Amino acid sequence: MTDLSPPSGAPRRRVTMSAVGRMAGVSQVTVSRALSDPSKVSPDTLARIRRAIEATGFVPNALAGALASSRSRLVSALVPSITNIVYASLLQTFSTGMREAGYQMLISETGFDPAEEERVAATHLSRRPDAMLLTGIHHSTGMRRMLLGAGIPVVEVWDLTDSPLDVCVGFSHAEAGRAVAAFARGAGHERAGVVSAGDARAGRRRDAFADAFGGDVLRVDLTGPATLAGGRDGLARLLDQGFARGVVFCSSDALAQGVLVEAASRGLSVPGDIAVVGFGDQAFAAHLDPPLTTVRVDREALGAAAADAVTARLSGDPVPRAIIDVGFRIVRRATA
Amino acid sequence: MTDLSPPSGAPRRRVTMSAVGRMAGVSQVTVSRALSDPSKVSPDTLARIRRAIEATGFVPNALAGALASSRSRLVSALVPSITNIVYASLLQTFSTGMREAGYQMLISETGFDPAEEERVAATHLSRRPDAMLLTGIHHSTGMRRMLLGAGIPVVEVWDLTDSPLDVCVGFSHAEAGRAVAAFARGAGHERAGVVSAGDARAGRRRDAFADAFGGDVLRVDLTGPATLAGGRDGLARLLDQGFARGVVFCSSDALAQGVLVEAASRGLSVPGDIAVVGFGDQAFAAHLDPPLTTVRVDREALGAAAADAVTARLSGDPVPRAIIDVGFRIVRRATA
DNA sequence: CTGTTAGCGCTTTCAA
DNA sequence: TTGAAAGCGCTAACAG
Repeated sequence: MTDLSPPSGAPRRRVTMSAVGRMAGVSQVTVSRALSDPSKVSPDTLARIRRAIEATGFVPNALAGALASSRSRLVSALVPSITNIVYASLLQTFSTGMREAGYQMLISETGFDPAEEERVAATHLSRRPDAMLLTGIHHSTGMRRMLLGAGIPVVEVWDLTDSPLDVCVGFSHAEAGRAVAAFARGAGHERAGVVSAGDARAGRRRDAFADAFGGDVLRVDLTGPATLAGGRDGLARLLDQGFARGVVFCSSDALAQGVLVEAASRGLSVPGDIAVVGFGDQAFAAHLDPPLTTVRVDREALGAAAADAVTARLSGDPVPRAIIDVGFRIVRRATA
Repeated sequence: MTDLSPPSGAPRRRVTMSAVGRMAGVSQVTVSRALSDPSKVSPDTLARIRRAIEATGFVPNALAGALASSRSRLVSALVPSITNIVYASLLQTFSTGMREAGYQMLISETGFDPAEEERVAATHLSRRPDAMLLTGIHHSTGMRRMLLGAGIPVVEVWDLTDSPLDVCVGFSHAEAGRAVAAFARGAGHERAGVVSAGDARAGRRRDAFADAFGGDVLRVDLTGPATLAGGRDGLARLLDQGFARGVVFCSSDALAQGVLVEAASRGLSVPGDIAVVGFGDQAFAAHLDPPLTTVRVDREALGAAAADAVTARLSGDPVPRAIIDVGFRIVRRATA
């Protein structure tokens, strides 16, 4: 085992720009220039500096750089949960876009809790990120104040509002709920049930769905993350409540899959006895048996649009639109 | 829309410790002390400082703090993919542990590529993280050099080696493959197939399985991430190769689920015609129909153990063991 | 309990 | 094309 631990033996002196400069026979500033804009340094000097960097294994200190320039090249991202595929894939495309522009990501979870969001944001802001990505449009007032004080671009994603903090990229959850209701009515369903996880945006879809569908829509509200097990349980409870045939709108594909599994194990036919509509169009949805009808949101486009908006703000370009609606689409397959 | 964009109008001066001190009638250092160790400041002064902080909305500059103290309270984490539940849940528990110890996470993807890992590590190290988490045990020599130069604790997770860079938390993939082979033989299977995704560790499980199972084991190697669709395709290709009955070992539960779906849609009985063993014991595995037999790795324990090891190193405590085997367990359910 | 003095390792500005 | 000087906003000694 190679010992990498810190406080053992002589304090390993980190290589600085001055050391590199000394070795290359130039001053520290010249090294700095060689790194930030090689064209401002003579080819010969550049070569010597490069050699010195190679020889010493110099790694520039971005903390010092950020402090001096007051640009950290750091972007903060706050998501409810990193294990939820919805937010993970959003982070993936967003961070890919930001990395291409030379930014690194500081990532934290907020657990769907505005108070926690505020605490986490404070620690993130202390790192002086150049921009921040927030999930959702509901933030504590303390949070809004801090953001205002930070004076950095902020992008709110995964939802839409008329009054974003800065830029906002998402879609209307209420509209999505209504669209599913119209779709279900159009397919001739007279009865409906909803199984949803305990997440505010899912709740908005559920309410809009119930409202638009009319009649009495049975509801099962799950707590915690949306899982296959939750979906099985959800259908069971719907059935207990007297739900016999009709359409079940689930707040995620994982839940919908659970409904499918439970239906199969009870010998109920889909979509004959019960029809199912999911949400998210995850990779597996199209390959279930029967293939799942669901609501598709282009998460990749969403992350990319967020990255574009942020980089535009960062480079001072005017951002074309402050409110970007990426929309959604009902993908009709076989379960409804 | 509240304008948060940066270069508009007067340069919004950020509040500093000096400004807070001036307002509270003390020097800048006293403010620093009030923040880092309130007990070293008189109650009265503390109150005035707190008031000033509140009034100004002061957010300390951690970049300056880190530069001065050469401790960044930042931990770098490099994972192959953030959308893969395996790594996401690992990150979740690890970062929870680190946050409790006062550290923030710099997270990047390496895409299963050592060269990319090295590039990303270099940019991370420029932020002077206090520690680093790496996925896997295979790193480029450049990478090892950089790590050595950085002189920070490093934890390699999700695999095991006799010669870790520093600390290592994981389990033996080869042993897991052999264990599944023994299990399958014990269940009386004479023929076996393997469906695996293009990931080095999955490959090691596959090879060890094939080796230990003996006879000729049919293989389907998928490229890209492990998906349900890949599993369906995998079984189809196994069948095309003449596989008729026997056990199919999949490199992930998602793949196994695809095999299950494909089997059902072809009217093959499970485990009668084909038996299936997954890997990972994801949340849905127990709730599939039939419930999936799979290999369970305690990812939460893994992340927590990694966080414990790192915080121990960071606080100078001797780390009890440098190599921590969290093991695995075959969870026998109904598919095999 | 509080203040003074030195940096941390860079970028920026101004000169040469 | 290069360098000198002056910070960026904090922490770490050391005094008092």
